[in-house]
Amino acid sequence: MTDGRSPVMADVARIAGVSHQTVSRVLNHHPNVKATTRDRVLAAIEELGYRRNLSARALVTRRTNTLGVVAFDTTLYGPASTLFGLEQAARDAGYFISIVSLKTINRKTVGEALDYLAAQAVDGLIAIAPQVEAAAAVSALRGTVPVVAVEGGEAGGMPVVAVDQLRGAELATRHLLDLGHRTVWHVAGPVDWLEAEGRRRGWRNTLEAAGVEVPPVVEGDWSPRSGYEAGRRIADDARAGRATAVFVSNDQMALGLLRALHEARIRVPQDVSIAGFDDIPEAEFLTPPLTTVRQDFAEVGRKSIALLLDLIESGPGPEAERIVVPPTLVTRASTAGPATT
Amino acid sequence: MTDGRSPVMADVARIAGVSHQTVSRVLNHHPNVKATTRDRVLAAIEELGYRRNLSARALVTRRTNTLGVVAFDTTLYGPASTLFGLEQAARDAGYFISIVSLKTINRKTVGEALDYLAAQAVDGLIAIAPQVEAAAAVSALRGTVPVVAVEGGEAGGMPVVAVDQLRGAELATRHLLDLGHRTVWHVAGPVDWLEAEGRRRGWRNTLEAAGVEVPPVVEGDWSPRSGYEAGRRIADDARAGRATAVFVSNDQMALGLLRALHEARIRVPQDVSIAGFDDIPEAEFLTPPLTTVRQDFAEVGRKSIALLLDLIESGPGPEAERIVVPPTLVTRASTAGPATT
DNA sequence: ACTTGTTGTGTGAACGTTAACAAACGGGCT
DNA sequence: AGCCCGTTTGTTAACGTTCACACAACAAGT
Repeated sequence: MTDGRSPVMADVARIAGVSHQTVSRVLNHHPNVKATTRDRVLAAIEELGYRRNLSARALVTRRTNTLGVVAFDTTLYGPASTLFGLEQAARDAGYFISIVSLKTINRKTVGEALDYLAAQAVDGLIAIAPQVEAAAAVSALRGTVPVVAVEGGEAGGMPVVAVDQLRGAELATRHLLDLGHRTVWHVAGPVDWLEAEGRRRGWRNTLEAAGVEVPPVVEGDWSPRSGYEAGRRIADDARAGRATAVFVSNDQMALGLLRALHEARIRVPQDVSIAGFDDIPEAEFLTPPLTTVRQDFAEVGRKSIALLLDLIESGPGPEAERIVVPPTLVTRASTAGPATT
Repeated sequence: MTDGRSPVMADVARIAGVSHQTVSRVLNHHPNVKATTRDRVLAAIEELGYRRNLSARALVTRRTNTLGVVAFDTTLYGPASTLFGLEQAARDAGYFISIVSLKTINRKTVGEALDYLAAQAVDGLIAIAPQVEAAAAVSALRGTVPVVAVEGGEAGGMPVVAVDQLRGAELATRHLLDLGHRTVWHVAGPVDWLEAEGRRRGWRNTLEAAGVEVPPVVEGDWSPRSGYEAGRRIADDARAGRATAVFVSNDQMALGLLRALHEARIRVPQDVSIAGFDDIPEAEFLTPPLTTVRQDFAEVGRKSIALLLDLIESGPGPEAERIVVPPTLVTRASTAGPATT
């Protein structure tokens, strides 16, 4: 600071009266350093305000202490929360994180993202790869560097940490059936999203297990607008009493659907019950408050980092691990028993 | 790949029949390289799949090509969008980004975050520092490394890129007055947030300029819940006809407020008009669709990165720059003229 | 007294790049 | 021819760590 350059190990060594190697040992918590020496070194470090140069370190250790994250549309509540959880967990573990968030997912953009992270020589990679396509693209990279997929389905036998989408969908659907509804309709997410697919399967399985009719699926794209459009499509069936309960694949679409039903003068939950997925902060304050499935994104973040670090330390296990985080059902006013006609 | 290590410059040089320095020159687009030589080098790079080692490069250039970002609660729509914009802009400019997102902001956590980024020797720093406290903490670091604040108020004379909060608040308040409301109430964000303060000032200024009465401010914490509570507090005044228009400092609180008014059987916009701030994707599909102020977060991201890179390249200008991005009013069904009694 | 092992420390040599300088080459001038 | 100057290339030395090894000091066993 005072003199031109920032201090280096040799400066610390000189002040502490030891060799640079001893300083290195102190910094790396090597056991064989005498306590008094260690103290002198630490004092010198303190005095100079010394910080070790990570580039030099990375050069020789071939480890950058950086993890790469490929994410998609991080303004959505789910991905944003996952990212937040990942960042916290990585920092706690002493790793840096480098993020690429993509606007659109296809082989080209994912390929570029991986290139970008490869250029940084990340020690490991987390792919928030909720789309079939993306998961495949990431899977192709495996071998070069350890990869963990978040919400990644079973694509390509990668290690995966994911919320149990099937279970979540089952919770919501079961809940609606238990309230007495003859069947449950479904507004799904985009076909190429793994989470959408999981929720759709969980919903269908539950209906089939209960031996009830499976209504046609209405498909959306996660946006409130698409939920709104789905609502207009479902309105007629609701008025005719064919649709009395709807499980919507995320809360944003559920919000749009609520709007459409309101416009159609269909009451929730008296005429139609609605359940969503995600438990966004707004869910509790919609009209009516939304029954939904809550995901523990922070836990997903922690588990992902833990798994990735394990992969980095000890190499890949014999079997690609699949860690599942259980979701919980949050019951609110948007679901009730069907009207007794 | 095939042999143990990944290729280095010397390998490329050998294949191309030149010295490693020439390879370096090609990589750095040095002008004085013969075209044929350049082609041979590029071919060798291609053949080996060579990537340059950024740690080694950073070691000698003292530049990491990494920008640090300190953010706060990146699951909120605003910060998440800003982050997204920053990331895109940085990548386009050939920089990496390292993020720290904090759960709570105070001198300690911000200090730790800055330490963390300093350890990485970032070339520059972007602080999404929407709180007075945070802005101060970041400001203290200036001098070591170029810093740009996003939404940072005028704190400490730092260069700032921000949406014009005053103007946004003025647009919303003006709009409500123009509709014929006698005055406009306000649900504000937390006092220590600069954006909240800006919107509050813009609101107050507009009322005072119009020479109308300034109602008491109701304070929230950005959450839907606090908006809901604010709504319950305002309900009485609304019923009594004292409050016919409310400007809410963000859309999430507006959502909660809508819920509270609905419960109190107060109609929007017939009895009370509501305007929000942010234009979250949900705003259009609330009941009723929300009039709000839209911020161009992508633009803020681009401008911030541009300013920071400028600072890095050419050093600080004589004056701390302040770049302002204009917001726009989006008119929807939640605002209308007052009931004609 | 002599080995043997353990603990603490120092000495060089990497790691892979860029910076600084030097040198070879050629063309255009006196 | 001899000289100068710009272009192109090569050589050597950093950059600041960690790693591999050597070595000293000392304790404990034969």
